[in-house]
Amino acid sequence: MTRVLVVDDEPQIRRALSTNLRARGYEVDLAASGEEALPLVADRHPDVVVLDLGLPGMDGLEVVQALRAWSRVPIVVLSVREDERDKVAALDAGADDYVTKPFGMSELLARLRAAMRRSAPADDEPVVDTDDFAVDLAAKHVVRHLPDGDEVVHLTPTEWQLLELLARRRGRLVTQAELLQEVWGPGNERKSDHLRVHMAAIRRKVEPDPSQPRWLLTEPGMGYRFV
Amino acid sequence: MTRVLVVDDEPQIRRALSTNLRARGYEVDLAASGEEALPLVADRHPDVVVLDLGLPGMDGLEVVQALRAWSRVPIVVLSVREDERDKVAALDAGADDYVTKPFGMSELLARLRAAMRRSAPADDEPVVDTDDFAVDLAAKHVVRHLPDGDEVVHLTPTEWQLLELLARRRGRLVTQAELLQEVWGPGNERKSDHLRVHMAAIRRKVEPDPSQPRWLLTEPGMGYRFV
DNA sequence: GGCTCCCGTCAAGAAGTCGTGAAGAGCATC
DNA sequence: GATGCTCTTCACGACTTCTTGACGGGAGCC
Repeated sequence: MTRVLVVDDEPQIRRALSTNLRARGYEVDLAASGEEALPLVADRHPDVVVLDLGLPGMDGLEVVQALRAWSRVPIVVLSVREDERDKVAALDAGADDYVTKPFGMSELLARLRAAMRRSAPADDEPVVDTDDFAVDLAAKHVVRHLPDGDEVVHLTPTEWQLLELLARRRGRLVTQAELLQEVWGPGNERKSDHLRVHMAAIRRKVEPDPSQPRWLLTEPGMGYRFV
Repeated sequence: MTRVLVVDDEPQIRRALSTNLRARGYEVDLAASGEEALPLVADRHPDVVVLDLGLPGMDGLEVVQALRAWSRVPIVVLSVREDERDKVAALDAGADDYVTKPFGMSELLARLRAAMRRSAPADDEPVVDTDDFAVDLAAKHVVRHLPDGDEVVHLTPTEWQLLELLARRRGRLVTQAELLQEVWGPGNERKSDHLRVHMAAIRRKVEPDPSQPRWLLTEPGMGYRFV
């Protein structure tokens, strides 16, 4: 769930933004001042902050500076001020975008998406771990768990493609036709000889007892399954 | 040196932007169309792209899409179009900001700074150290640890780009296609000859025994890995 | 038992990839 | 125009990977 913190002193703007954002599936926190907003960022860890520049008490610009002292959360500034100096000051203080009121809701939403997309953590890092070995899909390598510590296993391109496919769909049966088509391209769905040879090679490298596979199971007549 | 690529079909806008940016110490490349711009991004690796939406031939939106297919360079879109749908389309295609003409130069510059600041690595470790050499990603140089003290190693631009990519993703396998695309631009994913030659050059300069690489490993058929 | 089908194993040759040296082109500088 | 640096391109041997065919075991069926 994506969380948005809206900071604005005008209740009707808060209400309008909150309604629109919730309707699009965002979770919304509201603050009426900078003093309210700062602890909310710390507690709720929003994915993006929408910040009105004209706040009573602590000014919007000060809020940006206070946030940037310790947080990298994307900040989209709203303001009625057209003056370029305000825009430059807010952006240079660390704001990510500056939208002038009145603004269209669809534009604001697009700018929020853009701000969040940029800050999105590069990649999730899926590692499929078993008692005997671990498949690191990001690093594209396999480590084998041995009594005397881990050991990196070298896989050939074909072996890796097969293991990756099975690991990504672990628990599910992957048919021979699917594997052949993914690895050897369309038109090779009949060459199950290849599959047997390469699956055997993978098992030799990662299974504790290759002749009695524990993780890479054969489903006769159908395909293979990684459990 | 910060490099900016300006893409606009109107010569006077190109001139105005170029003058202003150069006066502020940026290095500026110019393109009058999307077709000109794409290879320039591949060759020159700008830190940010300023892109006019109303281009003859290839439309600005198509340029955004084409760039985002392989590059994460920040894109600031310029446009006379006020229509919200244009803004939403450009931002959702992967643009980082959308500035409507006419615009103030100081605002544009602030938005460029904001776009570049966000894309800055902000990375954890700017120096990757091994027993035999250290790669300083911030200073962009390599020092080799020798028995009689350290020695600065001179790398050519291509060599540095390759080593930097591998160092930033150390431990992970980087495929040939990724390396070729990052360094030589899209469309060069098949020219693995280059890769072999330049990797050999890097190894000659940083590996203790280039014929038996200890840090820059080859994964046959897949790519390279910095461990 | 005999037969068929599917699978795992093995080995040898084919096919592809990598590292290396060297030659030449392109380009900036002097 | 000469020089030095860099990148590209090519050819070769060494090496890795893939393909292919043969063989044998086990399950199911007649």
